[in-house]
Amino acid sequence: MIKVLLVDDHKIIRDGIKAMLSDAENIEIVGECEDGSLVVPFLDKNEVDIIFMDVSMPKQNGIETTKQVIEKYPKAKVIALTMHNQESYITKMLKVGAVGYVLKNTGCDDLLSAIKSVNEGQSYFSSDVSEIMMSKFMKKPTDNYVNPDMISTEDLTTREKEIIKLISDELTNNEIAEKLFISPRTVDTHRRNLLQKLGVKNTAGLVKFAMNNNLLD
Amino acid sequence: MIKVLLVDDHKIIRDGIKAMLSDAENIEIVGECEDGSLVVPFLDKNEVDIIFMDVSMPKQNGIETTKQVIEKYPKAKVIALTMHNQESYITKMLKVGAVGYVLKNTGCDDLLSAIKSVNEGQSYFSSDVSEIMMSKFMKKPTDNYVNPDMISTEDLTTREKEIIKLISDELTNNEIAEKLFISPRTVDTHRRNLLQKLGVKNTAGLVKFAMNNNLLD
DNA sequence: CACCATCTACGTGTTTTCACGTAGTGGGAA
DNA sequence: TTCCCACTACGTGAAAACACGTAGATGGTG
Repeated sequence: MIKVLLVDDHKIIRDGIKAMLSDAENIEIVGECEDGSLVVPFLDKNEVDIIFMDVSMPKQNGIETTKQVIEKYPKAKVIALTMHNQESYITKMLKVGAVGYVLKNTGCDDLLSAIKSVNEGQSYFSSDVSEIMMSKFMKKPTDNYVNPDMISTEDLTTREKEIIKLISDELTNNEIAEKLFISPRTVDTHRRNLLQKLGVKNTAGLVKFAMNNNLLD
Repeated sequence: MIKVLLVDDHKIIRDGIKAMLSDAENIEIVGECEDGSLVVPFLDKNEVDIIFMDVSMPKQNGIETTKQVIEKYPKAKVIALTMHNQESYITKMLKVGAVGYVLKNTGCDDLLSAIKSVNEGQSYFSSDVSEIMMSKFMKKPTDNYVNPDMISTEDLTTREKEIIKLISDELTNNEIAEKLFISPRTVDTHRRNLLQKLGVKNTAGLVKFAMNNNLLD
């Protein structure tokens, strides 16, 4: 039996979810909270598997609440439940430890999927939410004006790639020299060529380039 | 009719996809490329709506290829297709302009969904991929009990975060000192404290930490 | 108050990096 | 064959980073 706690300041919402989950065999609503501040006290006295958490509540919002909950009960599974699909809300909830995010307009099936996924240790996001998050990673169409003098890994020789990797691995010129069976002076030359080629000032610039271009691992 | 181009160095994969898409009414495979370097030349001579792009290919990989494709044909829809579900690959492909990402073990239905979504201007990500990307935003549950000596940004003071950022920006101690109106010696002290605190050897280690913990931007 | 964390700063010395220049060798391309 | 590129290497010197220790000022906390 999966024990579910509902946290939302609107009774209608709580009742709606209860109705949707009432038919489910293995789900039990063990409690309701109409404000975030009531959640931790409730958890102190009751056993709960999954928490449906509204994000915006008058007294104490879902973000702060989730933070407190996860801090005290790291095993608690919090699913954010809201009508807001703004990216900032989503990010914040995930940052504080929510493992799921569904919108209030999702249907019964999605709600059950969410519970199932989360209960199995997975995370769950309704498709709208996924969409929004992904767009963060994507190159926006307007970004197509690319740097003409953009340097890529193609412009580096094999040896240079090898050396920039070892530099990023925190080795000194001497250590690199030893590893590659060449003179430290040679490593220095490569290093200076890299600085010049990539147009960076120092080791920090080299490491950033290496990371941005997957030269590590 | 949706015109599809397959880019993958393995013939088996290409044939597999062809077989899967053969029943679809409105989809036509207009060509195949066994290396990334052949894609742009192909696009120069053929009209293509959607490109299924393998990420790792021997000569020219999918990341570089996608970059070139989007640069020359901004309207092209690239769907990354790979067995790698490492976060770095996914991010890289999205950064260069891919609008979809499916794993090679996805079924026929998912493949059709991907084509449909992308063709309608949406983006598409198989569930595994969504999962991985989301985890980037989430406080990972594993972080709560693994690695007791794992250092996070929380362990750094405000000043230290400020300084590690400026170090990553390729500033020298002197430049940082000037910027923050403090003595270079103080910057040096902070720097040494950072090295000690983060357990890294030199600037390279500091920069890597800064990047991994989003201390830049 | 005493204690602790944070930010500040200096002394001294070594190691490493950065800068600028030069140059031989070997391999592949025009 | 000639020429260029990549890789190798050295000389010299300045700048920066790293190492280790010490310590005052301040502000918050038990």
